[in-house]
Amino acid sequence: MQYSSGMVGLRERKKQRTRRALIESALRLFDEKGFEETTLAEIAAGADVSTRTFFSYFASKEDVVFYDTHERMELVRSLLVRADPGMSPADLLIRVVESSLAWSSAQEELTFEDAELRLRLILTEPTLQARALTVLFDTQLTAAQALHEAYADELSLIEASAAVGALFGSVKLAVIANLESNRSLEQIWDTVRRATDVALAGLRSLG
Amino acid sequence: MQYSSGMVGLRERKKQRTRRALIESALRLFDEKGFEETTLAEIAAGADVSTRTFFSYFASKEDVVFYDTHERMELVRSLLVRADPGMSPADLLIRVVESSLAWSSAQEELTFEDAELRLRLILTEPTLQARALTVLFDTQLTAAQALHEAYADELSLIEASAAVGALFGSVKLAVIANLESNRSLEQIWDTVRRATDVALAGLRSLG
DNA sequence: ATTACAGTTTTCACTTGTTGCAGATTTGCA
DNA sequence: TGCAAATCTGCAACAAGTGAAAACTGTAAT
Repeated sequence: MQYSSGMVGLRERKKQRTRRALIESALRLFDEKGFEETTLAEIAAGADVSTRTFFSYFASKEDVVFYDTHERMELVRSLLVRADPGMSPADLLIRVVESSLAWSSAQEELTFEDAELRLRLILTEPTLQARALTVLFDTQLTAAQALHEAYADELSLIEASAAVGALFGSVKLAVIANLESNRSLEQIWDTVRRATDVALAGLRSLG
Repeated sequence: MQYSSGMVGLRERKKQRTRRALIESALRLFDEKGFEETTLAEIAAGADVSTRTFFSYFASKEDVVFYDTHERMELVRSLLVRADPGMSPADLLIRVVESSLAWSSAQEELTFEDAELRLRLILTEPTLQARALTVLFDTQLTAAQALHEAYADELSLIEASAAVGALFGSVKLAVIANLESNRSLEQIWDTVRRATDVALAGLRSLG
């Protein structure tokens, strides 16, 4: 019958292994030869499955790079939805950014979990960049909605969107600027924290 | 030889006519049957050219929807680059938004220039939405850079990005929210103006 | 163990976007 | 009119993605 949460049959383990193999194969190839230059046949071959099988794990070639998007977004949403009512909106958003960074650092499931490389890939390949912007956009909408609901008395939806927009806008730029000047992830996170402070100055003044 | 600006030979006129025909054919079909469901062969047929020729006018199927992107971006850049030094950053950004709206309303070149329909198409079709976000992102980068340069003494690049992010973030949301509730373009523009005010409150308080 | 069933993978065929190339066609101009 | 450059077309080829049927493999019940 159905397993409720800890499906640990051979079947399930095999599926996870294949998924991982596909991700690692894809990322390794993208890194070596670039996204456009890598073919689905090659990715599949590297994971020892048929080309067709790739599509029962990922809906498209880009999707494989964003394998953890869903969890990331859930994290953001959950932090915003059950916000401590005592905390100011600005402080809450800061906590969201920090939790998000902490979560990234904590992910080590994959051999290939080199966050910096993935980031560089996304910033480099137009197709991946477009996909990242879509993900970010959805996150932004979710966050603005949640923030507005958490502080319905103080923040209109438009105001919440402005705050979130400021935050994401400055963080995006901080990441890009830093990556271009070849800094380590740690240095980048520092800049992101400063960008956050600046971005939220406006929100604080609304109080 | 080279014509400097007013190329009005038969050749050039014919090219413009074909370009227009392609845009109209594409938008009409996208509207009728959806973006994915429309084939390049159909678009080309509707404009009386071969499928191959489509690609000497547009680099991809999506591109045809964003035929005026370049001019739009030039408008934004030019407004920011030669800013009146007496104007505050917030007022300058407001002017940018208003000029942009005015420009949109003034475009009537195409039979099919139904701005609302194009907007709805972009918001509806994932592929087009992704493309739009890319365009918007580039504009945001350009604007932040230009704003920072125009007010180098007062605004760091991060601060400029935050301001632009707030502006774009709230405007995006205003557009979406309004379009979903089926309002006219005029009503949407009103909301955008209010969103602009809210978004820039933070920037004003920085002064 | 055997077997029937459901979930997975593979194979195959097909559509569509996109590109390179070579051979027409058309246009601008002397 | 006639040549050179710009355009357009048809064709072949490749990669992403999809649908459907056949082959394979855990799972669980007898």
